Amino acid sequence: MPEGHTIHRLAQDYAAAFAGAPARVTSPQGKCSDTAALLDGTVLHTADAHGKHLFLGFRDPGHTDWIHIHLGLFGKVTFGPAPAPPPTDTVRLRLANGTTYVDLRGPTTCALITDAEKAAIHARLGPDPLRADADPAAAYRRVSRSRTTIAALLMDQKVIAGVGNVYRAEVLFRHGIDPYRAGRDITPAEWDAVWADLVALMREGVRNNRIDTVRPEHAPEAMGRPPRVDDHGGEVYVYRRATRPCHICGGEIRTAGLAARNLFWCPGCQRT
DNA sequence: TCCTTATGTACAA
DNA sequence: TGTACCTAAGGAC
Repeated sequence: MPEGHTIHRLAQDYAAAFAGAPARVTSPQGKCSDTAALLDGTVLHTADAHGKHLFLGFRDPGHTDWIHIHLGLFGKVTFGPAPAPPPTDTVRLRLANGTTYVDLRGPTTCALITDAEKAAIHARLGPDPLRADADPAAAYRRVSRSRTTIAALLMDQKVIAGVGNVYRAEVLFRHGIDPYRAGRDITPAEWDAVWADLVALMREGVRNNRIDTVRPEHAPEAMGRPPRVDDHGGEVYVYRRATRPCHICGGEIRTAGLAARNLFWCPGCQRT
């Protein structure tokens, strides 16, 4: 399930498995049949990611046909070895070659777009901590001029691309920042630290294909607690830990709705 | 078997 | 602010 690290990892994995040789492209579910028919038998030459948007580039550099994929909340991608099993009726898009197949289910978006349309998507997204071209100062310009809470700003893909509900909660905890503080009250030093932390955390997320945010000194073993992995597969401080004790201060983790999502934080540790 | 929930976003009112 | 959209897993019965 997708925050930016998932999408960047998928770009790597699609390219590793399919770049350079023709692939069978099908849409068993039918909702992507036109795209599949057009690209079937063509060659994937590159894959790109910006925030939570994935782009698969077919045909020639210069006039690429891109498949634009956004997983939304429910989308999933599964890779497996050839031969591909018969697809279930929810498979929106399948790529297959002699060694690997990959199935896409439940995406919000799976559409064929041009270079110009792809450029327009990049233009409306904020800097992505996982991209080499990212400019954290551009994000800070928006944050520092906004009365909106930092919790909402971190989820705004126009401000910063790729952060989702888990990284938002965890990075604010790691920096002791109250999620309800206004963006304009975040200092340059705080933003620099948050950005650098996101770069490191999300890179590790790409490597491990999961979100881990707990520092080594707070790991269960180091704290004398039993080993544990949180429900969603990673080690975290506050995400989905409402009413349970904070690993650091022992106080109760709180949750509240903010912009239609569940926010999690520790009032004891996040005082400023 | 039904109900809830989920790492997301867009659009209507 | 609310609702629609897409899927699957887990828990309550």
